[in-house]
Amino acid sequence: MTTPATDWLRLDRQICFSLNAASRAFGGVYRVLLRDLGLTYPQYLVMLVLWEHGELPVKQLGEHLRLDSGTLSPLLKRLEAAGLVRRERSASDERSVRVRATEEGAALRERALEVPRRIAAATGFGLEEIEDLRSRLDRLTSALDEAALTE
Amino acid sequence: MTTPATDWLRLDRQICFSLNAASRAFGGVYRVLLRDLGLTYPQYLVMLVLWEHGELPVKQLGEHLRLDSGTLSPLLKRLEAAGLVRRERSASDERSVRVRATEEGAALRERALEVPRRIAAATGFGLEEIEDLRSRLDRLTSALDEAALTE
DNA sequence: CACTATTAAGTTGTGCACAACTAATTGGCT
DNA sequence: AGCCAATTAGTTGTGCACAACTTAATAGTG
Repeated sequence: MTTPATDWLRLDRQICFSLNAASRAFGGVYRVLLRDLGLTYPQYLVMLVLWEHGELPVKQLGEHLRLDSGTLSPLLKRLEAAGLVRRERSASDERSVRVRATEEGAALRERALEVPRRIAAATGFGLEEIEDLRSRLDRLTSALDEAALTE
Repeated sequence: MTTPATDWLRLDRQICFSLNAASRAFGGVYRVLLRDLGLTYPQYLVMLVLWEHGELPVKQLGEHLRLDSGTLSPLLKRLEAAGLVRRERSASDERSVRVRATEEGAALRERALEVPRRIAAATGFGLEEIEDLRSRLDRLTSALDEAALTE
C-alpha cells in the first residue's frame, strides 16, 4: 500500500505550508496586541533582545534573530525614528554600530510584560505543550540549516 | 517555584520566534530547490493548488492558501508573465477571475514531483513525525484564528 | 610596513503579507 | 424596476526577508 507520488504535492501534505500558515496566524494576533505598543512583530523581537542583553552591535542582534543587516538596518532606523532605540558607532571598532534601548524603549518593557501571557492564552496550548512544540521546531530549524549548507 | 514575569519576555521562550525561524529556514531550502523551476515558494504553493484543483477563481485560491487578493493579484500577474498561468474573467460572474495552469505550467508538475521528497530529507524527520507536527501546527493555527476574532 | 582578505553596516532591487481603499458586478428586497 | 448591501479583484502604501552589492574599517600575512 504505497502513496501515489503526486499525492505528495497536495497542499495539505506540506509541513511547510502549515508552518507558514501558523506563523502568519501568529502575526495576526501579535498585530493586535502590539498595536498599543506601536511595534510590529519583528520590531518587538528586536526590543526583546535589547531588553534581555542591553546594548549590543547590529551583528550580534542579527545572530540572535537570524536576520542580516539588509533587514535590520531599515528596521532599526524606524525604531530610532520612533525614539525607542539609539545607534552609535563603536569607538573601539568603527565598523560596528552598537544599538541600545532609549529610556522610552526601556519603559516599553513594562507594557510588554503581559503580551506573552495573552499570546499563550490565544494558542489554547498548555505550557509544556508549547515547550514541546518549540523544541521540535528548533530541531527542525537546525536540520534545515544543516541541509541548506550541503545542498 | 515560579518563573519571574520578565523571563517570559526572553526570546528563547517565544514559540512564535521558533515558528518564524523554522519557516524562514524552510524558505532557504525551498529557494534552492525551486530555483530550477523558476518559482518562489509562494508561487510554488499556488501551482500546487492549481495542479490539485484545476481551474478556480482567485477567491478560492486565496481560501486554500490563506491569502487575499492584495497578495495574490501581483503574484498571479508574475506567474502569468512567466507563462505558467492564465487568468480570465468568468463569463457567468464577471466579478470573478478564473485561474488555470497553462500547458507549460502543467508540465512543470513533473519536475516538481521530487521536491517534497527532498524537503522531507532535509528536515531529517520521519514521515509520522512530520505528520504529527503538521497536525499540531494546524490545531495551533485554528486556535489563533479563533482568538483573533474575539480579541 | 604594505597589501590583501575579511568583517560590519548600509543600500538597492525583488517579492511577499497585509491593511485600507477603489471599481465593477451581482444579489436581495421592497 | 430601482436601490442598497455584499462580493470579487485590483491598487496603493508600509514593512519585512533576502540576495547582491558598496563602503569603510580592521586583521592577518609576508
